Amino acid sequence: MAASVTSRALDVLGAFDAEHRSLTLSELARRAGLPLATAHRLIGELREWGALARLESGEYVIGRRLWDLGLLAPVQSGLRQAASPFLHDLYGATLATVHLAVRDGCEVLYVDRLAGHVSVPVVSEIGSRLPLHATGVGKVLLAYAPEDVRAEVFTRLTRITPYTITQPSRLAEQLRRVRTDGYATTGEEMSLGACSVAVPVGADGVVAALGIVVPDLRRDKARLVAALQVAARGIGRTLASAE
Amino acid sequence: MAASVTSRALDVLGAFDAEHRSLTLSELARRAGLPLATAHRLIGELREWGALARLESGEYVIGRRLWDLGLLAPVQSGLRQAASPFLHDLYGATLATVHLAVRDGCEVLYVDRLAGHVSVPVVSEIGSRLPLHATGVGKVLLAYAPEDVRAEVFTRLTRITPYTITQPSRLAEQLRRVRTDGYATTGEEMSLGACSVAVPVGADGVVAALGIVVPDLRRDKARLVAALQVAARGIGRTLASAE
DNA sequence: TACTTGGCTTCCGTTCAGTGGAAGGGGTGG
DNA sequence: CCACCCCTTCCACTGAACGGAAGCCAAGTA
Repeated sequence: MAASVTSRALDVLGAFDAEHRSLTLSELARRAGLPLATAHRLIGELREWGALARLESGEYVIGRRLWDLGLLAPVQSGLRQAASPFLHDLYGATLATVHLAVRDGCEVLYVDRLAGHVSVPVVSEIGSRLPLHATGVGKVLLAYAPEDVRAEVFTRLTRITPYTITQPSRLAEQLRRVRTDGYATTGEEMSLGACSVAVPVGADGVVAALGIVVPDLRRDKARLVAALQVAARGIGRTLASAE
Repeated sequence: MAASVTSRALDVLGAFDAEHRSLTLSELARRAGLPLATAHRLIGELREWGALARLESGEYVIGRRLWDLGLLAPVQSGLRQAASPFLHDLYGATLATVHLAVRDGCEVLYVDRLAGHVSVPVVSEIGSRLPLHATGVGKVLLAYAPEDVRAEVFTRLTRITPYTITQPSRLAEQLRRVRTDGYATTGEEMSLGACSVAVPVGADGVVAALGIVVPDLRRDKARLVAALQVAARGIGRTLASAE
């Protein structure tokens, strides 16, 4: 329980997440599990360095310096760089929200994202994590994931919308079809009004998934799948040649 | 001189920059100005939390968790969000590398960037800072910057390529033309083989600059400027309606 | 105007976590 | 085999971090 200064400072930073981008001193202290005075002092130091900033409202937010630092992280930077132009092509061809994601443990981690003008209700953002079983990219990644991951995911198929697949047998069947068909689809399983298609990406082995989100899939699924596969192949080729 | 633990830990993080994305223990210690043993222990804690990660090579890099955190920083997030679709449109129309930048003191800060397949030699990345006088977006931002910033910049017009403008009178003349014409251009002033066009962005007052980089400007400057202005107006309108 | 409430800031004596020199381990190359 | 460099671990000393308490300030209430 006795926490080191460093870990306490990090806990302060860890108090921020996608739902809590700005916090007051007392919220920060509470979320970090620190006495007010201690949090106050730590925040002061973090702020001085630029890790935190303070809004006019008095709330604290992540500072620009951490933004800078974060961009230096090699989080799939090779993949992102290789994929970038193809994501734009894909957006150009479909005008849909485009996602590039990898599997991080038992979750989908969105590493790049490209939103169009008219956006269907999409919950993902770059850096956000979502369950593997309820998203298009997630199903693709799950279909090619090691056995233990799949087993783990199957134990808790949490329901998100009325259409979320929570029955292990149904999901297993879908994953089988993903492997034979080469693409995965979802229909309002993550958020109502949003359907998705996704395909695997990789030179040898699946390293990522590429997906798009559209309001409706019935109309031109074939065209979308084709566009996705062209982009995925392009990314795969770029990745392979980069080595 | 006596540094707090927190500031030391932050100094370790601060040892990373665009030129040093991965560092060995001893490099880190040296750059952070810490004894090896101390750095070692701090790094251990940072690593445990996920702020740092270790490559197979033994070098340390910024960890995924800091990447997550950095994305939460409100660095022009309103602007980026509003601009995002228009950047894609612009890319679609021009197939050139697209930049969205703001002025940060006496430098250009690139807040978004979108690279195409064939990339001219472009040095900018998201998060990078470049001089105001040698880039297209920089000239736009400079043209609408307060007097004191302009004065400051004019005192050191460092030469980067043989074509960089280092003569204050010439730059002043160009900025005047930017204000009358509504766009700025550069020709290999930042890196050889790269020309750029940029226009101001903003509902009232210039809040950012939008630019593209192309290998050659002589051919269809007029078309590119038109495309830029359409996008810039779109962003401006989105920003205005968001308030 | 006086009182309460709630969040923020400062103070300071105690104490325990952080310190860093030194010694040990492991790989490379001469 | 030794020399060199880099990483890791140890541990006795000490000064930096701690946090309860008191003081502030602003907004709401009587």
